Amino acid sequence: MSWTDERIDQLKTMWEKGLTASQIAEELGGVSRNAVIGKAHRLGLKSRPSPVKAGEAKPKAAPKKEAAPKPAKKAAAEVAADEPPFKVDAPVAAKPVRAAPAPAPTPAPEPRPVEAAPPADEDEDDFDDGAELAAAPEPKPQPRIVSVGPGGFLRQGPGDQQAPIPPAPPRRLVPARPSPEIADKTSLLDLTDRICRWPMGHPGEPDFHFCGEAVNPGFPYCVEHCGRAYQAQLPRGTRRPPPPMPFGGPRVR
DNA sequence: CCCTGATTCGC
DNA sequence: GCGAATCAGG
Repeated sequence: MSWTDERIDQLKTMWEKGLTASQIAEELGGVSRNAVIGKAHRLGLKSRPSPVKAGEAKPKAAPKKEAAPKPAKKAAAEVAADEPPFKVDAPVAAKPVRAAPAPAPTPAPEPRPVEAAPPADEDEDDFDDGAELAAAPEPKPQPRIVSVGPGGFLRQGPGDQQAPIPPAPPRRLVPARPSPEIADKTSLLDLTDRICRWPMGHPGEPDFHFCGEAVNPGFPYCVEHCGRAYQAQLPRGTRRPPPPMPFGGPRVR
């Protein structure tokens, strides 16, 4: 497998999303975990909070491995190693979950005399614990809908003051569909009992989708794919009649 | 042992 | 540029 632009993009996305290298490798297929890590580093994606290093107490990860177990390789002309190329980010704080950011206790904004003020603030989610404000003439029993980014919303109950985990990533966002090329194709969510669920492509690939044809009644696939899914049980000694396999039901008996 | 990411270095 | 081998560590 080669690193096509497409696969590189998937790698970037998953890596930044926090998936482990193993997961990414499995998803992409055809590459090993090491390949993923190596590529990620070559792309400059390095340094995610690895579950393995908690407090990060050692800047050096793999010092020098020069040992006997090496057969007879390596003429190691040691490099001068001028300096650590990067120490850009000091603060970690990248725990995906947890971490109540503890935004300043927003003093409940004055209830607008008239219409409900549209919370036009994008970059700050103010949630008020409805406990206070006895004098407030307007209670807020309804769960709030809190935006967590374009297209993402969370329902928040009054007592539920758990801040949405991702505070609206300001980053560049991609369309919900992995790619436009499957926008009109059958996705997992489109599957019903009446449409063929034969997979086209491979899971994880941007154009992965399902056949989507009408099923051969009684089967999960269309007529054509029933022919692929079911092989006739031929009597012993019978030569396999090559491909013609009209429709599914091997009604051999 | 399992797993993780980081690094090295032959190809 | 790629990734297996290896390392360090939870």
